[in-house]
Amino acid sequence: MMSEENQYTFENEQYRRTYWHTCSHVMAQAVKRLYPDVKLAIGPSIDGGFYYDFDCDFTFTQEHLDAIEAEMRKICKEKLKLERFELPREEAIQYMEQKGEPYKVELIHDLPKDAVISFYTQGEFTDLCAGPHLDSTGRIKGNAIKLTQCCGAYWRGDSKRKMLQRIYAVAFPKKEELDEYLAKQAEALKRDHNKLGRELEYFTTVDVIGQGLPVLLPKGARAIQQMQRWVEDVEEQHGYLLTKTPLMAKRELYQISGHWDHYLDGMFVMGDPQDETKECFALRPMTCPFQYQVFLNRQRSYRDLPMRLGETSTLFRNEDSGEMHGLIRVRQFTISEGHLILRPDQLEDEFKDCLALCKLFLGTVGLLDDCSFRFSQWDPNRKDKYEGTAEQWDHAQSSMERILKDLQVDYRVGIDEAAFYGPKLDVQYKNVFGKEDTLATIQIDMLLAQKFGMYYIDENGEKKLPYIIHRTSLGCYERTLAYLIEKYAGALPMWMMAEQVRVLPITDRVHDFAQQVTDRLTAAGVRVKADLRSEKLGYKIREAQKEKVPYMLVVGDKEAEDGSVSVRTRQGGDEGVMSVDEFLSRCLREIAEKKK
RNA sequence: GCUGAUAUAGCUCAGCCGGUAGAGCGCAUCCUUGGUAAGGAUGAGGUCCCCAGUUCGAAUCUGGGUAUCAGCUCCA
Repeated sequence: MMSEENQYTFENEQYRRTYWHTCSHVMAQAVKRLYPDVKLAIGPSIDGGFYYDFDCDFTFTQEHLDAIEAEMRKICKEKLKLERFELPREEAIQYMEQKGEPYKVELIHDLPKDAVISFYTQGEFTDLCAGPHLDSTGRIKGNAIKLTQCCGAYWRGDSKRKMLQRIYAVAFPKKEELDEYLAKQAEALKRDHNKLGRELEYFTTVDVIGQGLPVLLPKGARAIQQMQRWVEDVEEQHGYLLTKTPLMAKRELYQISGHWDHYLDGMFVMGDPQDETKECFALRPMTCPFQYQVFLNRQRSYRDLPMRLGETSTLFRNEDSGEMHGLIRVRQFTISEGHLILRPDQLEDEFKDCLALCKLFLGTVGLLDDCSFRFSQWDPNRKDKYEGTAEQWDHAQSSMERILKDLQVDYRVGIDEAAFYGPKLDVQYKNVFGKEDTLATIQIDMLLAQKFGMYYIDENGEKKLPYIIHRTSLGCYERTLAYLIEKYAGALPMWMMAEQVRVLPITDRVHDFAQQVTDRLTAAGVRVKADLRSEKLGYKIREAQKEKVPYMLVVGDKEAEDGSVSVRTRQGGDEGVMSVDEFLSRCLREIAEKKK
């Protein structure tokens, strides 16, 4: 409940949205003043600001944007009143036709027959708009508006239609708030894994290898290996059976699963997919049809269920060339894959454990708090995209909805986000640019068992179709690593670091001692290196610090004499002198806790 | 895939009006043995993304590719 007095503050989302929406009208007005031939499309508020889409025969450059921003400030100073009026449908269409705004005409055409068609006027400018709006452009702080970027966007989000130019912007009630926002934004971008991950040598890409095929460098490979081992071990404790299945298969397998019909464009195919007379292989875009063969290996009893299959699984997806992004969107990646084959009565308990595992993993690495949940459903109007009948979908979705309610999962619904075989609970995460991707997923599938002839014999000796849960727990390792790099600004939790400790001898008189310390820690399972270069201590510390090495052990004559080390952490703290044993036990404790 | 921007040393970048390249960092060698975020000297390193075209002459101008980045679309 909002109290009366804070209803008109920026903290109130509705007010903020209204503020930004009015800003978008001011932007459109400024553009029309400067470039009258530009056609207007739409201009809503969004999570972090607002945008407006324009159609024009020239490209907006920085100079254009500066001019538009200046004109917007002028419009705010003019304190133009915003006035609403309505028109009947035909008049509304005529009005926008007269103004030469074809996109607005189309929008009105597509409104429901009984819709109220409203307009807002400010000064010489009028826009089709449902509102609401501020009462005057004078309420907007002109010097706290910033046009942030300009890029292409399809008219009505349809890739078959014209690409317009979208100008994104932010605005605040105070200049200081804008400055603060821009500073924060700049700070966030320093964490961009695609930059930082390369600088810190977690990964690289090579033109001749190809787009979306990152090379994991030793640091990145080690971090992922540590996560994989841990996930495999914990999943074993949760009753998962480890499998290792082939990375490719013949066309026939994908024809059974439905991938050939629904996903051929996304697969790397070897051979001519149309030529049925020749063998044709494809790299696997998902693990399901492979892992099902484990279940199918012999006849199964209800006593075998639930059968939980887990695999560290590498997948290949032929993404379009513009889709690749660092480690977040790639063409080859490895996920903590799992398929659970269940009796219907086991669905809820197993779903619950899948979610618990997922939360355990994401919580431990520190990403869970920033995750959100999306209940991804099918779109009944796009039946060609999905397998199965409406009844089957209703059944699967209502089962999932009931489970999510029981588990009190705070989710939002995503229509037309389902897999072709069933609904999903997607665990979503936003990167430093605010772009959201799926980190982990739990899916209910009541269709594929039948396609593969996966039956079990129930207690009455009858053949029954199982339900299947498709799930990941930590999700895609490359993507998780990317988010970890951004979350920790490269300073990953110690247990994943390729180099956990670096020994820094002050003079080469103590090289032997430094080597002894290194050997001692190595023997105890710590990943440690000695920096034996003839550089000054300050220089060695600076480098270790930049590389985010968790612990630096400074050793000089004093330490060599009494077998101690002077401990420094990457947080910049001097932890004082302690014996090698004392440091070692502290170190091992921290690694075992798997916590930063 | 679409729109736009960008592409110069290992990295970050400079290079005006067309006259075939420069800095800082890093790297190598030597000097320095220094106590908690940069010691000094010297040196090596470039097919200026690729292919055409204009020109006496192209890193620079034009056209066509390719790759990277942002956004859009897509993401089983």
